[in-house]
Amino acid sequence: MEPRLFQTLLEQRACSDCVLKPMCKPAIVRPDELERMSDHVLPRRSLSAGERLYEQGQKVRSLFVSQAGVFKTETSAADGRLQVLGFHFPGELMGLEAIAGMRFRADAFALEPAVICEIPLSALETAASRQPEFQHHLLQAAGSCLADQQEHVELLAMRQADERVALFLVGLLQRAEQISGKEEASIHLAMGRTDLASYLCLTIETVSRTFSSLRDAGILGVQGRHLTVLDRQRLIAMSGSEGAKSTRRA
Amino acid sequence: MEPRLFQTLLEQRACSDCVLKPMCKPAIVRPDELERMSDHVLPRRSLSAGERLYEQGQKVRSLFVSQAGVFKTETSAADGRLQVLGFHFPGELMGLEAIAGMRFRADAFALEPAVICEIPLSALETAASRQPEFQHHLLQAAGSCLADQQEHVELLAMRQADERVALFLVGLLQRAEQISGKEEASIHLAMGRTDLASYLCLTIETVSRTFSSLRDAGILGVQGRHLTVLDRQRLIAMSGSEGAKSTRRA
DNA sequence: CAGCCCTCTTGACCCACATCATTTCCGAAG
DNA sequence: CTTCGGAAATGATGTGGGTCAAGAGGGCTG
Repeated sequence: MEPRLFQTLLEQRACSDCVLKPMCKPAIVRPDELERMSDHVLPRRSLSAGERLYEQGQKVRSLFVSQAGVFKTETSAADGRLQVLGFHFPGELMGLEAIAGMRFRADAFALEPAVICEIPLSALETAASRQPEFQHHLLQAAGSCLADQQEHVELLAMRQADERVALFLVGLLQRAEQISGKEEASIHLAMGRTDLASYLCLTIETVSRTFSSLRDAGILGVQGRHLTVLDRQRLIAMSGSEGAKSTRRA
Repeated sequence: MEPRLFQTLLEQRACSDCVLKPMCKPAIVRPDELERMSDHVLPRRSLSAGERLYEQGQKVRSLFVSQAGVFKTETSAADGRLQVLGFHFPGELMGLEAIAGMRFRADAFALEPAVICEIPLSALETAASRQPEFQHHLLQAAGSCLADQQEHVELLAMRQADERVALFLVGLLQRAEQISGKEEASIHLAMGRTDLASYLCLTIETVSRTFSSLRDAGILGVQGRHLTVLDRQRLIAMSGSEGAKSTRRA
């Protein structure tokens, strides 16, 4: 991330100024409610790459929305095995899965220099009861988290390693295009091979080999974390997904 | 399920009568709000085993809570592969993952004769804005769905087949004990081996062999869908879970 | 620039589980 | 009771990807 943009984000104060407002789901509220809410939102915090946002087992007081920078959430099992549960892009709500037990179920780490918006639970519930529209969007946000998780399960259920990798890349591509609005050909991976492998339930060797075979097949350009999509159609075909969200039963 | 209890459930009219009220999360509201709500809840519907509750792609108008009977949700991929995403026990909210796109992302089937409570989205949102406490519980329910999904991902991430099976069984056992309040030794599987295998991302042969090896090890009694836990400790140990929700980092 | 460390890649081998093929079990229907 | 059909169990065989073991880059620091 360029330092200029980074600095810009740090200087923001109110939700109404937020560059991400259009896609920051909790922020879709009436302008006046927005201003009132920004009083409750704690000052934005910036994190450096690798820094921890919250810890597994810690009591939940706030939810978080990334303003800049990708995060990962990761559980550590009893035997010490780590498992990456998800990646969280700017504008996405983090921590909702914790509110049932009031404790975070995973650690959250910034994968790159990041800016985070902290929303106290109390502020969230107050705003939701004052403002039905906000409540609606909050519920939508919850639903969309749930849908993401389901997609992850579907991804894991796809048997072949290359299908999983392809599906993941197509997902990244679509997210990037949704933001930029135009067709993208390059992907920057915010996460290393280790996190990627854990997320896909593969080993780093398998991920690496899959990238290599995609490169050899002329589908993907691979330079470390920078990928170039050379044959979009074949990548989508490999992923086994219906390409876009088009063909669905009515 | 015994016919007597089944009939009892069918005869209920209002949410305030509901035997499952204590654990039916959307129903935890003030008594007066409860009565008002039961006017909006559509008449309970009974389904026979195998009947479909809703269909993938169908527009969402209501969410559902099972009053009796276990359900499964299942997606069919483009190539026809089926994938069981979850099992839903009485008292659990179904359909929340659909509200982001306003279309169901999976089919839902009753696995046994069932009674379902249908809650129109409009009623849900009205009740939530009138009643902050209800809104809170709705959010809790969403969080708990999310937590369940995360647990499923963690289960799939466990490498060995026997760990997955053991973890699944421990989960069933704990759910059963949570309801009955006492320690249980027998498990009745509402689902067949095929659905179980799909849910665990294994083949039915592997599931079957795992059951057999658990039986041979003296850990489990297996008579079709009726299981008996003979060595609780070893089953928990195999599952790799921390046993109960005990040892967690503060 | 060298030296170091860390991430990524590539290769050789092997095992857990998928796959294919029967056989057994059990409940429903006659 | 016998017959039938679908579900489950068991056995034999194959393979995708895990595991172990070296390299190969590439970005730091001194």
